[in-house]
Amino acid sequence: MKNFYITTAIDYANGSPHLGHAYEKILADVIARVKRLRGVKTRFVTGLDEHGQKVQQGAEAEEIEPQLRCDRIADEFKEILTKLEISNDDYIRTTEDRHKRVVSVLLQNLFDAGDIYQAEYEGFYSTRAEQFLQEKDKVNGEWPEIFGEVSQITEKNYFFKLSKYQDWLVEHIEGTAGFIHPEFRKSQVLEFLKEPLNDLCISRPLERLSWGIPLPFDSQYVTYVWFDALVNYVSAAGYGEDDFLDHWPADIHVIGKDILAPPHAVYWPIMLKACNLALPRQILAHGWWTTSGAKMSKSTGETVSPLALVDQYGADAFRFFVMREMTVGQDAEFSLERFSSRYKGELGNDLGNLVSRLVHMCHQYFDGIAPAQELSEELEEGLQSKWSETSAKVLHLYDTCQFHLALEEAIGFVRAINKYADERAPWKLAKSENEEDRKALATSLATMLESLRLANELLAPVMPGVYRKIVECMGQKPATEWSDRLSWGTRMEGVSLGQKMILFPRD
RNA sequence: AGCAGGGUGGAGCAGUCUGGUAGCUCGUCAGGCUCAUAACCUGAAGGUCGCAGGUUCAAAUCCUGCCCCUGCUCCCA
Repeated sequence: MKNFYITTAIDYANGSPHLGHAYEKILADVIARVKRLRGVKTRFVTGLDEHGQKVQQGAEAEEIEPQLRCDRIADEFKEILTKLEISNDDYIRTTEDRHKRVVSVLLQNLFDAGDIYQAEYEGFYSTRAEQFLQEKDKVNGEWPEIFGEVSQITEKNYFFKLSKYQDWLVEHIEGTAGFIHPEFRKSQVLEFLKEPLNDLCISRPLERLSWGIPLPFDSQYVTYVWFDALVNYVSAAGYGEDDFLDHWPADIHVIGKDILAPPHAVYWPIMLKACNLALPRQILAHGWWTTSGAKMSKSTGETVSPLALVDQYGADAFRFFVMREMTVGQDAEFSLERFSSRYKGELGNDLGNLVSRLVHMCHQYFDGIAPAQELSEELEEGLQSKWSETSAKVLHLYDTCQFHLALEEAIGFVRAINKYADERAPWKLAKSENEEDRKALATSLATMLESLRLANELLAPVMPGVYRKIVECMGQKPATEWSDRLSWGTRMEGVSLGQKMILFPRD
C-alpha cells in the first residue's frame, strides 16, 4: 500500500529561518501527525535548496566554499526543526548525490525526448539583479532603479517546452478536484494560464553561474532554479529505487502562496507529465504572516522576534498559536498581544488551569488514585454527548485542514469540562459524608479525568510535548490505536496520578 | 496601474461554496463559586453583516455597479 507522502517547500540556503519557515513546517507536521495517528503510514520530507546565484555570492562575500556555507545554514534550519518538534522522516539537500543524480537523469530523458532544446536568447540583462528582464518589468517605459545597469545581450541557453503541455494542464486543473487548495487559488492559476506560456529557460552558462548541477548533455551549463529545486520532491521519494512508488506521487505539497503560480502549479505538473511521472494529489498553498516592528515590540520599545517566543513559551504554545490563529490559505497577523492573549486564555486559563485543579482535587479527595464513575446522570450524559459531537467535528476539521476551527472546537470542549466542574462542584460534595454525595464526588472527578484525557488526544497533533506531559501527569499507560483512545471509556479508573503541574506558567 | 485578499456589535474572527431566527473569543458591566495558574461558571449591554440596486416568499450568503483598507508586482513561507 502506498504511503501518505507530504512535503514542504525546501528552504533557500540564503538567510536565516524566520516565522514563515517555521509556520510551513508546523502546518505540514500537524497534517503528518494527524495521518500517522489515523494509522496511515506517512513519509514527511522537508529540506534545503542550496544552489544558485545568491548562495554563490554569499559564499564569495564570506570568502568560504559554498558547500561550507550551506552546511552551516543547513544546521541552522535543522536546529529549528528540532526545536519545534517537527517530525520529518527525511531532510533533503539539493547538493546531495542522491538528488544530483535524479536531476541529471530527468534532464537527459527530456533532452532525448526532444522536450529540451537550445536556442539563442536575446534580451535585456540586468547585472545587478543577475537576470533577464521582460517588457513588463519596465515602469513608465524605463527600467527601474533596482535593476541598475541594463544592457541588451544575446546568450545561448536551453529551454523546456512548457507550451506544448499548456492545454493538457488547464484540463487537468479544471478536472481534478482538490488539486489546488484552497479553491480560490485555483482560479488564480487558471487566470495565469489564459496567457500563452513561454518555454522555460532552464540553464545558465558556467561563466555566470558555477554553483549548480551541470547539464548532463552540455557541461558548459548548469541547470537553473526549478529543474533543481522542484525535483527534490521525487529525489526524496527515492526516484530510481525499488520503493519509489511506495511514496510517489506526493499526496500534499505544502507551499507558500508566492510559489504557487507558476512554479508549483504550472512548471512542476508539466515537468512531471513530460517525465511520465504521476502528479501530486494536492498543492496546499498557505498565506503569509504579517508582522510589523511596532506590533512586535514590547512597551519598552524592544523588538521581539516571533521565533524568540519559542524559547520563552515553548514549542507547543507556539505551534498552537500559529495553527489556532491562521486560516490555512489566508494571511494572518502575528503580534505579541495576540500571542499573549491565546497563551493566557485558551492555554493557561482553560486548559492548563483545568489540569491543575483536577489533579489537585484527585490528590486531595482520593489520594491521587483516579476514582470510578459510579453514576451517569444528566450532567455526565451531557458532557459525553458534547464529546461525541466535538470529536466528530474536530476529526473532520483536521481532515479538511481547518485547523483554526478544529482548535476552537477542542478548546470549546475543554471549557465544557470546566463548566461541568462548576455544576457538579466536587469541592462541595467533598464536605459531605452522605453516600450519594460520595458517589457523585467520585463520578465528577472520574468524568473530568476521562474528558481531559480525550481532549488531550485531540490536541496531540498540535501540541505533542504538552500531550506527553499530560499523559505522564495522568499516569496513563501507553495505549493502542488513536481511534480507541478517542472513545469514551473507563481506562483512567484506578490509575495513580502524578504530581500537579503548571503547564503554561504566567510570567 | 495590474493581480490577489478583505470590509460582520469596542478589538480580532467564524458564518458566504450548499439563501431560511447573526455565532465565537477578548474587552466592559453585574452576579456566582472558592477545587485551581487572581483562575473557573452565569447573565447583561453592544451589530440596519462597507454602500446602492437587483433576483427571491426569504439575502451577511446569489447577481450587478461603486467606495474603502491591506498585501504583492526585487527577494521572501
